[in-house]
Amino acid sequence: MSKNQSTLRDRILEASRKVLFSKGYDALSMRKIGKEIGVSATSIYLYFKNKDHLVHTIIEESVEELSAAIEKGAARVSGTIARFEAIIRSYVDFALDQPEKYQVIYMVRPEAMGRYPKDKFRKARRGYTLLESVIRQGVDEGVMELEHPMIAAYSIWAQLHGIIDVVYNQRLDSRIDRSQFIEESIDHIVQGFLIRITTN
Amino acid sequence: MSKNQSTLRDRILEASRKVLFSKGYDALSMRKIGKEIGVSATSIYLYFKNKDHLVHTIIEESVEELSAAIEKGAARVSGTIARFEAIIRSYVDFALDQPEKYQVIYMVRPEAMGRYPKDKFRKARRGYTLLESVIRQGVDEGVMELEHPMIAAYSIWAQLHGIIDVVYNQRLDSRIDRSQFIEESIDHIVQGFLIRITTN
DNA sequence: TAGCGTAACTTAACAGTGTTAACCAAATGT
DNA sequence: ACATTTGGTTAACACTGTTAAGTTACGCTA
Repeated sequence: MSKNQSTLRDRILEASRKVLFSKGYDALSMRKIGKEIGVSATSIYLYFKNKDHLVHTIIEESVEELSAAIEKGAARVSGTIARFEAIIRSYVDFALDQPEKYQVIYMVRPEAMGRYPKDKFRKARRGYTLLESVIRQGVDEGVMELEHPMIAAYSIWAQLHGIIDVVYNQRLDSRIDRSQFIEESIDHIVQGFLIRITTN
Repeated sequence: MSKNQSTLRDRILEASRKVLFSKGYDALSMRKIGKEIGVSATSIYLYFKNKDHLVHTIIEESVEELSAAIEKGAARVSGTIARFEAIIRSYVDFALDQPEKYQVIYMVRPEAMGRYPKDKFRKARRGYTLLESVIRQGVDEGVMELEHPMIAAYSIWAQLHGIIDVVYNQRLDSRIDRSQFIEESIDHIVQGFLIRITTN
């Protein structure tokens, strides 16, 4: 009856992703996962320390994919500003194109997040540091004026996250067109970081 | 044995706030609330349809307080830009000064949020509309250039929320000073919405 | 004053949750 | 042929939200 040759650990992850992506965190139960793949709930504990660990593993996957998408997007263009914009675009596109994967990253509440091993954050930081270096370059070239590129990078991140979060958590006014909201928001964020010289 | 003259409904809310503010959403259990105030868990259902309803009630309280704080902050100054900044400041100050109250607003996950009655959102909108009207004024006066003040208002909101969220959910790099991050982020957001004319 | 109605609360139970301890069978190593 | 490890199992504990049914006490009316 075993589904195939793939290891049980993989089958657990696959089933968990499926539930997590479609029904959300609250619907993820050890017993349900077990039933889904034809195994007892407690078997999961042979491969994952607990539910937290299981979820963190999937978060990590998504963070990895997001980082990769950003790196790929940044590499496709040249020039500081173009790169700056490409990173932001890649972040947003990932969030929009693969809502499930994006959302698991921010799915877990702070309580459970406190238990998230800190070294795992390093991987997530790949995107930040890339953005940071581009900003640093922009400052050198004189197209941006910033004292702390690292803070700026995190700030952009946070602002983008806020935009996406509001959209996905259905806190947006019904009169507002979703994609228009996103486009204009990106515009504001980007413009806030570029030196605008109005010649008149 | 009754604690005092206050109605049971109020005592339930009081106990719920206490748990919600200190231990978070996951720690809020009907049985625990009951025990806390010396009453059976099922009595809560006499005053609240279910746990969602109970939590929504507390969210509403906090939203109301946030709105009030913003209105108060905006009324204290005059001049469009000063008002614009005051609103933003009030939002952030509320979030920082009363973390618990702020956090319950964004505590509930989208699933439970979908069940949140839409007309309750109206109250939350008071802050938005105030900000929107200030922006509209700024456009008229020529200190801002924006096509859609309503979208701009929601965008600012979302960006601020992102900043606060990142701080509270401990997703910030440990090398970054918290209040410096917040100050610089506010600065970026505000500047992104003001027309900057560099005269040189 | 007796009886009815209802308001305010309780207990018992259902169906689910994460997690641990103890157990078992089959494969592997010597 | 025997011991050990691997990969699973079942049973149980202590929780969770929620519902149905039962109980007690008070206020109104006849």
